[in-house]
Amino acid sequence: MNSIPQKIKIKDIAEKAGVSAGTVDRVLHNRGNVSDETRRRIQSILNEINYRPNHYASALASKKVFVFCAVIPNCEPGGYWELIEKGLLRAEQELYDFKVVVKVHYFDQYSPTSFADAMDVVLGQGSAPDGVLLAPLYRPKTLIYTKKMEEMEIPYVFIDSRLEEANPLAFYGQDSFQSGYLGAKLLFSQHSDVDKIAIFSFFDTGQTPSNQIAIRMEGFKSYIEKNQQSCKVLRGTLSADDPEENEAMMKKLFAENPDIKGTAIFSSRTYAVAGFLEKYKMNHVRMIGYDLLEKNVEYLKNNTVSYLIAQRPEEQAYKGVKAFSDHFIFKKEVQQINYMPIDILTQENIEFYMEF
Amino acid sequence: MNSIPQKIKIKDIAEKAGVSAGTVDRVLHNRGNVSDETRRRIQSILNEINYRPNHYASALASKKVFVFCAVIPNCEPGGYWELIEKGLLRAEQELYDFKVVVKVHYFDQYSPTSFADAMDVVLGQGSAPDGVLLAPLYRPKTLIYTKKMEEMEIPYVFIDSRLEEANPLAFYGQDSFQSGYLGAKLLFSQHSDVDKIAIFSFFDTGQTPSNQIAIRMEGFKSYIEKNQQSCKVLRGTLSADDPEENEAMMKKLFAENPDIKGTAIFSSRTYAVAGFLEKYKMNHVRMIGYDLLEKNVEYLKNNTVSYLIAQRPEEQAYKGVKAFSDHFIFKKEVQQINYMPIDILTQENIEFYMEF
DNA sequence: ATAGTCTCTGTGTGCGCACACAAATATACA
DNA sequence: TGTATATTTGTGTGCGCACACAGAGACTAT
Repeated sequence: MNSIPQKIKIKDIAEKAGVSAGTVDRVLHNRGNVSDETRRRIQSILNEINYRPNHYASALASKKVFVFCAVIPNCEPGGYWELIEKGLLRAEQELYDFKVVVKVHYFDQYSPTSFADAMDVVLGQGSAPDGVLLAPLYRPKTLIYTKKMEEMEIPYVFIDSRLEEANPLAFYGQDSFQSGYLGAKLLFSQHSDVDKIAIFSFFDTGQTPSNQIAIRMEGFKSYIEKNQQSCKVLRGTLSADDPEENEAMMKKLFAENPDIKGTAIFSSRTYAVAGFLEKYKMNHVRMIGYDLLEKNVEYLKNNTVSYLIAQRPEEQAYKGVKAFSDHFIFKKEVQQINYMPIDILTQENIEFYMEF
Repeated sequence: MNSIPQKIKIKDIAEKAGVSAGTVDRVLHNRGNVSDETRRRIQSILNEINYRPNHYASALASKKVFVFCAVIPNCEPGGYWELIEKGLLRAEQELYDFKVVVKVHYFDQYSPTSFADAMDVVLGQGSAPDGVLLAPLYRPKTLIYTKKMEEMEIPYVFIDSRLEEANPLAFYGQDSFQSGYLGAKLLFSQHSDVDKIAIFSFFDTGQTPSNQIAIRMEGFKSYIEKNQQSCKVLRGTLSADDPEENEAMMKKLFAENPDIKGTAIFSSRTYAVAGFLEKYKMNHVRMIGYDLLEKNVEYLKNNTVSYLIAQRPEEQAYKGVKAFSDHFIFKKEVQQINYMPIDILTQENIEFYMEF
């Protein structure tokens, strides 16, 4: 009764094999210095019995300090990347006793060069990190560094979005196409006779659709082509640092097209457009936005935004770090592609997502 | 560089206080046998510095085996409670090295007596468990046992639903009222001119609304009263073990009311109604259902069900067990009321919830 | 004064493992 | 055969902690 299944220890294996614990330790960690014969003998015993090392004891005895670097855009307060950072810190806290350190390096979201600079710092320091977690915003630049990390044999984890060409230890993020597709469905879910909508983005049309937001837009358009061919889609481009210009642009757009009945923006800065709609009391325009930010939730609650689509950024980051610890410390298989649920948030359920 | 912040150990505290490690250990665990003076001295040092014990080393050294009992309805394959069980097992696995054992006891979902029997077994054995996790399906019976556990000083955790009158260590579940409310909103989200709907349930109308499903129904009705007063709501009662009778009942109901445009069922056995709609090709009836079961997902995918509302049962159970380990092993504060997110599932996002 | 009893405190061992080091054995070469 | 050198194996210590036990004082009763 109440007895725990008898744990097999290294010493047990040693006894079975007629060697000392030290030798078993050597084969377990591939430390070499073991004759072929004894290694085979120990291996066969290991295959036979179900030895499950006590990783806590292991961590306790080990002197190894793990350093994982995260390379992410600057976290403006209340913004998306702050949630990512929160997840990183939570993972670090949890792994504190395993001697895990997470170092966060920042770059300018709108400057590929600064991303490269950050990566150079991370990889170029005296001692290279044991793993790198990054958000591959820029395909070409990122590929340069993933290649470099593969040469250096440093595993890396993608969060947010992923690059087909790379081979990360793991990826945690949303299926951007599908989240865009769903956004369109929700936009049209109330009245399918919406015949003119506007969508907004923060980047130039000319840019290669290498990142999440561009792919979301593709998904969105794909839904419309399939189910709402007759609907006309207008596009507006927002500036990252000039709110007044943005307001003027939207004002003009909506004035020239009073028959716009719906709108969507695929970035976490949904509040930029929602704020405009609220200010000018455009209740007749139904809106879909992205990401669970305080500033967006406000507009969901007052019904400016009908639905928010969220992607659990904190969990992405947390799981990203955990992927490293699973790999290095707990010796678990890590699943490579991990799509996060595409959460649908409304006035009615938002409250219960706030602390998750 | 790469140095971990210096960890404070018991020995450090002992040195600071001018005593031995054993004495510090005594005050840390309230084991007594320490003079008031030294205890105060050590306490003040503890308050001053931020001592964070290494719980892994602690568990390694400790001989204590924790036994947590779970009392849940029988798990039929592919059913709701199987997901709960899955979460229990996952938690047990994860806590294996902390000498945690989770024992699952089952009762008949439709028999309060069998619930009482199970609880008697759990609490009446030679050695009482360290904690009990239960689903309080029956208010009166449950209250008898929560009182008993409080007398025995055995902490308990609620999952699924909760009782206001009890004082559990923690609760993990959905806000049933709100999930019902949201169900109604989604049912009417496409066309607000739906004027007749049918809702189904597995229990008698006479029963006190003590459990989740009844409260969901209240939330559902509340939405209608607020936003769809003109809509007529018909009710059908299903039998738990007579599918043919159910089919006949539904057949009659829909034949007599061909103008029914929507339907909902608040139990995880959504498939019981969805199967009927599919069989008789009643595509004109929009349906809302509950819970992420394989059998329900099928009907979501083929569009018989428009939305499924889910509540992460596996996570409820997992977190329920973790509440005990946080309390006993990691000495963390446990938040008492924990509402799970009310997930909205559609054809477009269901895929990404399947493995979560 | 001595033995007995309490209260309080220090010491030692082991949890399961990693890792440095010592020891034993095998191999080379003169 | 002996010595030097690899190769292989065993041993010991400590990670941070829990807990049993031994030991030191203080105090009482005889």
